[in-house]
Amino acid sequence: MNYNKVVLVGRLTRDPEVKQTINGTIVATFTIAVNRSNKRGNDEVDFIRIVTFSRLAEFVQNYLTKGRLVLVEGKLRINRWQTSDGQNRTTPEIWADQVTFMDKKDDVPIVPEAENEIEYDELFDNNDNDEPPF
Amino acid sequence: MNYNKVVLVGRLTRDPEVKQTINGTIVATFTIAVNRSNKRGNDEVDFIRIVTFSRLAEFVQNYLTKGRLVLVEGKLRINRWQTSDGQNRTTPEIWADQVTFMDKKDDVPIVPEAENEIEYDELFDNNDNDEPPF
Amino acid sequence: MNYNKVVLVGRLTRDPEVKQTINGTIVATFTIAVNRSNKRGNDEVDFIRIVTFSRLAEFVQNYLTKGRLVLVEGKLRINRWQTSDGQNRTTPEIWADQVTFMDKKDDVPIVPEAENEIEYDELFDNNDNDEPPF
Amino acid sequence: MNYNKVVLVGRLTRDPEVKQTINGTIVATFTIAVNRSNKRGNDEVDFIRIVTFSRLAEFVQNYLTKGRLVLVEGKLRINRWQTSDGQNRTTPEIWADQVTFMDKKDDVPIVPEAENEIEYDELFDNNDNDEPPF
DNA sequence: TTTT
DNA sequence: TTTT
Repeated sequence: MNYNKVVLVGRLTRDPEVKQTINGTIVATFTIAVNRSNKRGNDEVDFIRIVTFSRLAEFVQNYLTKGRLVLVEGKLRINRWQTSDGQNRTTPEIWADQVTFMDKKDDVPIVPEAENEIEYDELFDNNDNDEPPF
Repeated sequence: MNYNKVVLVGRLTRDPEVKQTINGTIVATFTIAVNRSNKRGNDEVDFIRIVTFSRLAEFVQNYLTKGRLVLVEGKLRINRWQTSDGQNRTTPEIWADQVTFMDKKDDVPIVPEAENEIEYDELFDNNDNDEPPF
Repeated sequence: MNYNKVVLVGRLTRDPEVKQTINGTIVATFTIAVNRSNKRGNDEVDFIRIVTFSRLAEFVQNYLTKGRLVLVEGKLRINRWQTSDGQNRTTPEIWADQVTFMDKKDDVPIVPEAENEIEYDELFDNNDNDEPPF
Repeated sequence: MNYNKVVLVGRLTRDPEVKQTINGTIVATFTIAVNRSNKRGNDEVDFIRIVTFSRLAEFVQNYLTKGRLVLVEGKLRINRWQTSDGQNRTTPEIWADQVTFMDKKDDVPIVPEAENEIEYDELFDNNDNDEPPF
C-alpha cells in the first residue's frame, strides 16, 4: 500500500562516477541539475543525486557525460547516516530504474528497462470478428 | 528519446480474465473505473483496460477481485486493429508493470516489481568521515 | 481515492488544430508519436491524441509544430460516443495540464503550469539556528 | 526543457504543522512514511517531508491526521541552507500540488487541484457523424 | 492519417 | 458491459 516514483529531466553536472560494491556490483552515480521553471530567469536549480546499478550503471558509464540532457525515472530515497562525531544527517537520492537521453548527439543504444519482453502480435491466434485483439 | 508512463488508482469493475498466449505466457486483464474528481458528484468515470503478463498476471489472478482499489503503473498503448469488414479501430490499454493494493482486506503478499534487488547497507565498506554513504 | 496521471515524450505528427468551444474557450489538439523502445528497430509506435485548453492551448497554437519533441503531462480520458448508426465507440485522449519542449529550436517562452506562485526566499523570516528553512 | 515530478503513497507520521508566511500565506507541512516494499519484512522506510500552500494547506490542516494513507503529487526540492556555524546542509522536501486520500474514514471533501474546470459535454455542438466529439 |  |  505504498508507492514511490520520481520522474526528472535535467542535465548532468559532471561525468558519472563509477564504483563497485564489495560483491562486485557496478554502481554509477551522477548529479543532474533540474531548473525550476520560473518566469523571470532561471536562477533556481535543484541538484539531484542519481544512483544506478548493474546493467543500467554500465550504460551510464559508457554513454552519459557532463552536460547531457536525460530523463531519469526511479525512487526517492532519504538516506539517514551519522557523521564521525555522531550527528544525524540525511541525504536524498534517486535510485534510478530508467535513464533515457533527451538530446541527440551521436547514435547511442537504447537501454532496455526491465520489463515484459513479449511481442504483441505473436501473442494470440488471429481473431476474425469485431473484437479487439484481446 | 521517448517516454510513456501512466499511473492510475481505481477499482476493478469485475474479476480479472485470464488467458494464455500461444507460447504459454499467462495474460491477465481487467478494467478499472477511475472516477474523475469533479466537485459536484461523481458521475464521470473512465473505464480503463489493464493488461498484465507472467508473474504479475499470476498475482492479479490470485488476489485481485471486483471492487478492489488498486494502483496501476504501466505504459499506454493505442492498439490499432481492423474489424472483419475492414474498418479501422483503436483500443487503448495499459500494459502494467506494477499493481499495488490501495485497500486492506486479508493479508496479501507484496508483488515485487522487476528491479535492483541490492541491499543498501551491504553495499560498501563503512566510511568513517563526514561523507554520505556513497 | 482515485488518481490519473500520464507522462509522455514524443513528436508531433502534424501542426496542432485549434478550435473554439461554444462559449469561447480555445482548444488546441495534436497527436504525438511515442515510439516503443524495442531493441531491434523502432517500428512500433503509439499515436496519442492530446487536448489542451485556454492558456496552454494558446501556447500550443503559437509554438508547437510538426516534428517537435515534447513532454506532455495530463490525464487519460476514454471518451465514449456513438456513431450515427448507433454503434458505441471509444476514443482515448490525454487532457494535458503541462506541455514542455524537449528539443531546442528558437528561444521560446516557458509555459507556467498552474501552481503555487510563491517565491521561496520571501516566505519566511531568516532563521539563525541549525534548523532547515521551514 | 526540465521536468520534476514525484508521486508518493504513504502514511502521515504525525498531525500536520501549520504556519504562515510573512505575507499571510498559509503553509502546512507533514511527513509521510513510505515503506520500501522489500520481500522479507518491512523494516525499511523513507520519511519524506511534504510542504503545501494556500488552499491545499487548508485542506491538509482540516482533514489530514497522523496515520492516514495519502497519495501526494508534487516536485522534489533539495533545499540548501547553512547552519549557524556556517556548515552547508541540504533538506529534501516535496512541494505538493495534489494530496488525495487513499483510505476511507469519515466522508471528506475532494480537494480540487488547480486545473481546467471545463465541462466536457458543454464544449461543442453535437456532431452527428462518425467522428469523435472533437 | 502520422513523428525523428 | 462496468467500481465505491
